[in-house]
Amino acid sequence: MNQSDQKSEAILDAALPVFVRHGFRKTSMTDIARAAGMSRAALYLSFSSKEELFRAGSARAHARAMRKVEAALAGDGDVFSRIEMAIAAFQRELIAPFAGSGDAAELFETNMALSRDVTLAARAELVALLAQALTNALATGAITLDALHATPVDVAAIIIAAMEGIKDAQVAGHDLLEDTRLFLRLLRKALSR
Amino acid sequence: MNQSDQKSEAILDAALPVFVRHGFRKTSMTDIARAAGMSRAALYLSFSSKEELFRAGSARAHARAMRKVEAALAGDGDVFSRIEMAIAAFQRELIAPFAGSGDAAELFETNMALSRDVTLAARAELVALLAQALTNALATGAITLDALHATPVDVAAIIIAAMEGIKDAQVAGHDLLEDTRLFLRLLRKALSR
DNA sequence: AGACGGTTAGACATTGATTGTCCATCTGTC
DNA sequence: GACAGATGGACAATCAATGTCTAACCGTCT
Repeated sequence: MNQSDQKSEAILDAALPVFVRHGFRKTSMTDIARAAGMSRAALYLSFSSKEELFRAGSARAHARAMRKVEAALAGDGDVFSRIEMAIAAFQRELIAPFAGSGDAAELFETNMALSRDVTLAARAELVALLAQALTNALATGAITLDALHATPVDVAAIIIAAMEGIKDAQVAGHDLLEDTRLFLRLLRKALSR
Repeated sequence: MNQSDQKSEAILDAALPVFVRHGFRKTSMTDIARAAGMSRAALYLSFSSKEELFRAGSARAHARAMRKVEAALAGDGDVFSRIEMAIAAFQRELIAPFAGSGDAAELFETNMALSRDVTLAARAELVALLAQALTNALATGAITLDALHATPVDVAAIIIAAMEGIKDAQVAGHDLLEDTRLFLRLLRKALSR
């Protein structure tokens, strides 16, 4: 990692809590520069706009999240617990940091407006990874999809769709972890032979 | 309390957490109107400016605080515990609500800029009330000021000054309650015969 | 029904803040 | 001394917020 990347990382580290505190719109480049301990001019040396800075932060968070997800799926335990770990990792990296923010909804919205590509790509990769794990489990007979008339990809897509719905409900006051665990119990039951 | 006052009260109740969350500058009348569940136009029917709204909130908080302070000083216990209760009440009403805000310093600053009169009047009244309590305690022989060469008013003023300093330190990361209690132990020791 | 007070969304000019750019200047390193 | 990077300040352009106003709306009263 070169010096310029290190600086960018430090800026993103400093910017995250500011965005969490005030949301995207109410966060100014002056705020971020102050939090990063540099001048506004120096900030523009690393990121040419507030939008680009946000996109970089989103991209980094998604990349991190996917690394954690891959590690979780490569871990120990049965399919279900590995999927649970993977989803927990995904949420920990991409949702939990904003859970406490009064502007969580605005931030997710901004993310979809500015980083739609990265976000959708990560979601697609997550589906693919879960589908792969399910396919493996199917091959070893650990699960069955007979009663569901569905492919592993279908099931993986449903899991992610449910996660999205639970995320949105959380913005409206629901408990992310609790709802997630309930859904995974449901999943375990549905896929058991 | 007439209908218009009730509305104003509701607005101030709604506005407080918004100010706490975003500070004075980053809070817009639109934010407050939304929090109060009304249109911006209706908000201006009750308060003719953001500054006036803030002043009204400050005035209400100070009035409330002084009522609690008077009640505390009229309560049971020795002078010290009554003073402790009074100061605790003052802090609970006027400082604690902002303790969690990242913009606490800006809010206190804004308060001094917009509501200096009310703030100083409340502080002066607090000094007078404490001085009165000390004078009574002096008359009953519960405390002595001989070694201090000071009047009750002097001592009351020092107490308030210390409270102010402790408040500012709290903004810088200190613990308000802990520091306050330490100071009051110190006071008890210094005034005992 | 009509008059009424209170509310609303929206438009509006004005002011103020933010953005992104630029430059002269400074600082530490080679 | 040359160099790269950082700084504060200035800048025009854009955007947001303030405070004001109006036409329309709604429930209440008569």
